[in-house]
Amino acid sequence: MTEPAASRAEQKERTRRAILDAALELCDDTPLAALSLRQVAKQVGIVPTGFYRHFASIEDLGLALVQESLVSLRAVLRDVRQGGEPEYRAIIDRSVGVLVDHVRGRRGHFAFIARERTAGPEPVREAIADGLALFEAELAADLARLPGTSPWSAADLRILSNLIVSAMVATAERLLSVEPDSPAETQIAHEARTQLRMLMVGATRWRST
Amino acid sequence: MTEPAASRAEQKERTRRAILDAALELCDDTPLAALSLRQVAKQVGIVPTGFYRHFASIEDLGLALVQESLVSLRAVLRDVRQGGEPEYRAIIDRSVGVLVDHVRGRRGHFAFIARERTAGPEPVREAIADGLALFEAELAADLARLPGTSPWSAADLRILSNLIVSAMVATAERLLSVEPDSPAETQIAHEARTQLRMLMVGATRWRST
DNA sequence: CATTTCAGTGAACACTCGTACACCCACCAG
DNA sequence: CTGGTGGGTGTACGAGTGTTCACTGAAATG
Repeated sequence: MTEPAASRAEQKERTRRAILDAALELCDDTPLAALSLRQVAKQVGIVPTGFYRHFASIEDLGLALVQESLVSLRAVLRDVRQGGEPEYRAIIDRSVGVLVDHVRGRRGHFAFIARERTAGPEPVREAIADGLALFEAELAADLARLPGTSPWSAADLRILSNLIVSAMVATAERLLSVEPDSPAETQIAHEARTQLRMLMVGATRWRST
Repeated sequence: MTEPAASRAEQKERTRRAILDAALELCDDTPLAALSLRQVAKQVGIVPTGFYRHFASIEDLGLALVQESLVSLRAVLRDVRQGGEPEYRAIIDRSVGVLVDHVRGRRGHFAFIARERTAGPEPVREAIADGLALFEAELAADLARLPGTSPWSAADLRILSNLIVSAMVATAERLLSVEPDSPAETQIAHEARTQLRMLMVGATRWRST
């Protein structure tokens, strides 16, 4: 069916991808825990038992989806970083823009994280929490490099990062609930920028005790 | 089994409560969508078909649980309000204390909201979103009554409220992930107070454009 | 007292579920 | 060319699912 020979390993990888994609699609309006191996298999076009050649269980599949989705998350930070403006306003505008773009482009991944972060099986929740904690730590490190953060203690920087990450998660969730490219999306982006600015006004006036 | 006569209506209400409680308990580590009518019935001690005398479906049960849980949510705002201190610091300390107490006392309800807010069936998600929006609006009204908010536009007050609610939801989620009365819980409460203070420093310096 | 109402019962239905097992046969290494 | 590896198949199983229907018997009604 596929043009060239398709070596064994290639074909296996292809099927694995199909399973991941199918699961993400089926998960779109249902939590992972309510997903059945047979549904996934049917969607992929393989027989139920074939599933086991790739994953030991649905939960295993979930962990693989987490890893994939966390890559999309990290890409946000990466893209934010590759703009070197030292100006708060510019950084904020850029960051929100990047977030909107990534949510648009990897809707499934962000929706998966948002859902399974609270509703997933324990190992899945843990993996997502770890990913977000890493994100938070890196954000704190970035903030420490910014001008004007010298009076901040390391602990306070972490607490601020936690707050910013929470706000970003909330923004991503709101973005997921509206149509891409809709006026509502623009509105959410605008409000997110305002919120970050409010936060930064507070941050620049803050003095750690 | 129960001491007095137990009028028909009373007994029905009792069973209804048992169903709600059983569902909340079974939901503790699994989303509503992965809950089966038969599991609930077994836990309650009635036959599966008996379930239909009280709810038309699991989703219906979910909506009832949302209503109940939102009462617990509203109680937070009510208890915060019944302290008249006009001082930011005192208001913040009090608010976080109230939140911690309520999450401790109604763990199941808060966990249910946190989980189904993103993972529930569409009508359930919608009901929770409406409840949180109401909470946000009332918070904005409260903030408008506080001294020093005169330079704030109504829109900016709403945006600030949204940010505070997001932070509070995130705090509640963190509280749910640790033991009640543990050092970790104290730590989270401390960080939440700091975050609100950071926010308020920003808020008092803000000028709406 | 006769009648109606209705929460809870119990059997039966037509599914879907995860998983075990034996089986193919195209690929790749020897 | 040959033998083994391993994706993918097909069948079968026991367990669990939502929902139907006719039912019982005690409380409520009049």
